[in-house]
Amino acid sequence: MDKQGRELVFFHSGDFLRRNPGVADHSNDSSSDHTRPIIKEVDFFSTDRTSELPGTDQEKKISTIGSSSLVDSSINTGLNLLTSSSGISIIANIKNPDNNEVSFHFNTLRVFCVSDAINSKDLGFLKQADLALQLSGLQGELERLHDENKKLRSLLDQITKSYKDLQVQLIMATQKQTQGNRIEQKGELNDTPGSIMSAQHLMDPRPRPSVTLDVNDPSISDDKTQEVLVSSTNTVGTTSQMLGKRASVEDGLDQTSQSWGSPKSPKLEHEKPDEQVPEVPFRKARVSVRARSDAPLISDGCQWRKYGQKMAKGNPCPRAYYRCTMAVGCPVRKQVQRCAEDKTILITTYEGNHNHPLPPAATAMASTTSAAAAMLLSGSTTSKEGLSSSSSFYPSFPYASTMATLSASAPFPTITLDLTQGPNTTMPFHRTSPSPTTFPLPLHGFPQLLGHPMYASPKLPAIPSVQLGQRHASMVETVTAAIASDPNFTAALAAAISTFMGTPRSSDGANNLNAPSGIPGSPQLPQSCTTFSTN
DNA sequence: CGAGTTTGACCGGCGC
DNA sequence: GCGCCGGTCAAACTCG
Repeated sequence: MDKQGRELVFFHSGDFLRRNPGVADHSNDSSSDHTRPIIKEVDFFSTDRTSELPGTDQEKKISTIGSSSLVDSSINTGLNLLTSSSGISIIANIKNPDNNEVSFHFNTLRVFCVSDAINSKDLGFLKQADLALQLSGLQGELERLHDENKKLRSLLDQITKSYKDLQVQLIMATQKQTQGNRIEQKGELNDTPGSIMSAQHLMDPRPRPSVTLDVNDPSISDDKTQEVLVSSTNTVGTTSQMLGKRASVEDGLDQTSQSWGSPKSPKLEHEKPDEQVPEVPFRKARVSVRARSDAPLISDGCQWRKYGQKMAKGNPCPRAYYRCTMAVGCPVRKQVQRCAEDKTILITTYEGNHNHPLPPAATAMASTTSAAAAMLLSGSTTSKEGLSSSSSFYPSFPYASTMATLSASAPFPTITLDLTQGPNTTMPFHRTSPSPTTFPLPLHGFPQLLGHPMYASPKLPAIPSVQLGQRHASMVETVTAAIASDPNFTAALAAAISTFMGTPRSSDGANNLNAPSGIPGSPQLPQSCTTFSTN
């Protein structure tokens, strides 16, 4: 029967009119069912009516309605369209219990009818009934979407809040770890407040009411801290920019005087050594990127203008000086020089902050370098020993045990991201951290990366902030595991790093340049592990 | 002609 | 004080 699904149509018009199609009813109302000698059904929305046969899977859905299998779904769509006993049934298949995917089937609007109810008099009602049914269906769907939207919004809020909490906890945990190591090594307790402040200023150069944060103190307002961190990610650019802004502030907002190698800067350092000491590494930190490349420049997404070239002592290759030209007055500069020992290695050293929005590629680079800078600065000391023993300095760094060395070569501490190492570590960030509590390099200073939609992990668990405040250690473990296990994050991170190696373009500086011969055109992370090597 | 590059001069820090 | 060195400036030059 129901061939072509058309014969059905109606019914008992009077009965239909007495009932509100939008009102839920029960299909398993046997008392009403048995009054219908013949039940037919029509699918008003289905495009394939030939499949609408009694006893099919959809018919079984009807039978399940009465058993509340859908009603008991963990996802409440706010849809209450189960109206079958009246002869109308709108089915919303809400949840697939196996994979938790939510699917909706609103095209299955069934109308049970009494077969002998149709006569010509009712044809006018038929159209109205059709429209009414569609309207009610649409209203129901609208309601459902609205409810779903609310749920998603709530979920988003929760995730956002959790993310903010994670930022705070991550940074503070890193700081605390760093401080602990430093104190153990050097016993320089005087160093602590300045360093903590450094980390905070790293995240947000603005003045803030809360000077210190204790990760173990749940009483600290998450909201405040979150606000700080969020605003930091909302500033134009990245951590490195904030670094530079911080420097600019301390230089009297004279960005042009912010010079990484300028002789003026060391003068400032010497003028007020007591006051400036905690800030010096901050302003002077450099990030050097070593990469194998035949091109004169590596791609970092920014536009650069060469303003000088010098022959550096001990290196037959000249050193070129570039400044960013993406915006007037941008103080960011970089040096480019080939390694004396291996001329295939290009050493690019960055310092300064961009005072303008960055393209994604530039952001990736800036994020990475700023992360390195943050790492350097968060662990910087005034002594060479403190910097050189980074394996103890960053005991959790996956590669620290082999190659973690920071350079404090005077007068500017420099961290080198060595992208030239190890052919067997093509995708180092896909490695599993040896310890569940370890932080791969990028996490030390990548809140902006984590905050970036590209890096947002859909699998990141939403962790209530209460738990965060109480047990940040377990949170760290959880988050680390989640992030480390998330292929989206690792892939995105690898992609960001891989932007270091672009394809060659002209010498306008904005450009993707030749990928190193070792990684021809590879979209992956450059043939390396990101390591720290002596500069 | 404007933007970018080249290159020698210049400056300041630092070591001897 | 002098010279070395790293970094910057700016005029000349090149290129599209």
